[in-house]
Amino acid sequence: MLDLQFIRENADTVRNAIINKATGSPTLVDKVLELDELWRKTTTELQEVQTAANAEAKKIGEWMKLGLKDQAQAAIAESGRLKVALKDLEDSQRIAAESLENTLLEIPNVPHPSVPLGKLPSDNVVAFEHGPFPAFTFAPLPHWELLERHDLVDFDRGSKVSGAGFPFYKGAGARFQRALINFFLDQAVENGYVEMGAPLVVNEDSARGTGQLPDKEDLMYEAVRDGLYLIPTAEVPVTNYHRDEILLESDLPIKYCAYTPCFRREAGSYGKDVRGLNRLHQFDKIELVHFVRPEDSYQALEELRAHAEGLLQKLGLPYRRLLMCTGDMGFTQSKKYDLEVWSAGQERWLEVSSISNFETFQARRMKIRYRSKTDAKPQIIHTLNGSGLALPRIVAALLENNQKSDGSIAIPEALRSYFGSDTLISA
RNA sequence: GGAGGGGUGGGUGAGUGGCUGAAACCACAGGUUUGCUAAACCUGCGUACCUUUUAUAGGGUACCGAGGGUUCGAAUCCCUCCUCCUCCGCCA
Repeated sequence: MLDLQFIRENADTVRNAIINKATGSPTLVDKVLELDELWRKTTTELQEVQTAANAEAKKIGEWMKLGLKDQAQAAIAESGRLKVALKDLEDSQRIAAESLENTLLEIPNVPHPSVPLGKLPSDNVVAFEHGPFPAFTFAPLPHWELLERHDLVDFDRGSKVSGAGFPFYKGAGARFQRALINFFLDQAVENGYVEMGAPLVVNEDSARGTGQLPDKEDLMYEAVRDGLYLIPTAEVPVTNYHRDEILLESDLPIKYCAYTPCFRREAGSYGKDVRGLNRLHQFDKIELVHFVRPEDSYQALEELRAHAEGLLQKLGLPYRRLLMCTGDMGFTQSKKYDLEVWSAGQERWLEVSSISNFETFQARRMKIRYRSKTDAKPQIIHTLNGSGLALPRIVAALLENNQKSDGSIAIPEALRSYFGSDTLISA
């Protein structure tokens, strides 16, 4: 959510943001300005009547005490009239406030000036590529064939038990996941993150806080009876951890890491994109979250990116970094990088991390502020997050890139102590 | 799931219908004093919003877990919900 005053003073900037992000109509800005004016007018009127009513009530109290019954009775009658007016004004004000709020929620974050303009994925800028790319003397297999050969993941029984996109990891496959989780968490802690174990379901306020609601409810599984949502990422519970809080400047930056399963409905996908581990309804991810002072957030974005890239480098995975264009970056972000690993068996890039600065967009919804020495009032903080990393596609890339002609799969140096072996073989 | 008791400002904690946006203490910030540290004393210190011929300023409104109600007037009374604690039940 953007600051109302910012929209008042920078209406064109916001209109451009809507156009560039291709998320709605720029007339939303005019709607906000109109509703804002209405709301302020109504608020002022309401407060004037409240002032009168308060004064009246106070007089009544004093007269009663002095025994001036007649005067008190007259004032009570006057109070009754004010009360009726008050009721109407309260209703108008509430309606105006709700419309304003709902319209504000439809306005996307403003992209940072360094974000390239564009509408399509092809407009994203490949900012960096990191090898080495694996060389093969044979045709490398896609990971789903390797998984089947070594009996590491059971998709069919997952489908039977839960549905497509809910695989069982089995034997060495399950252990491999666990090794990755521990490796990622340990790296994050080494980089100064505090490890969190987070709830896997959140309430509606939390889903709204990070921007899943409104509009993206179709992405989340919902426990309707209890009004809870299964988390699509640990970002949701971990960022909401500080919702409605005023933090101390001396506590910043705050950095958390959390491993959680993630649940995504992702309706409407099919074909090669969802083959094997490429896209699942449930997957494991380690998420990194920062709470920082506004002046530090772009430095924090680069730090976060470096932490995620460091993991890929330690795993020896070839990857590239994309700077997402305005049209492909999402509603809530002001700047976003994607990291994609090269998948030799499929000969394609797979997104394994998304690293974003939200500036105040999430924090304003969540009312996360901090008290600084220089400002009299609490300031809205900046939030950022990034995957470090999402597991399934990492598993896919590791299997495909490290497969040998004899069908075995080499485990990267960095993972060996976690996995307990240098080769991944049949369970 | 059953019974009972709580939720007040950064913290502890007073406050059972008007004198309470809220005592007191702690913490924090500024100042005075003392040779440093410490202590003592003084002052300040919630948030959001509206508004004022734009202000490190004034005026106003709302907020004492959330929402509704009673009343001229609610932190205070009533209802619903959330949450915490104690006991019982169930349970990994």
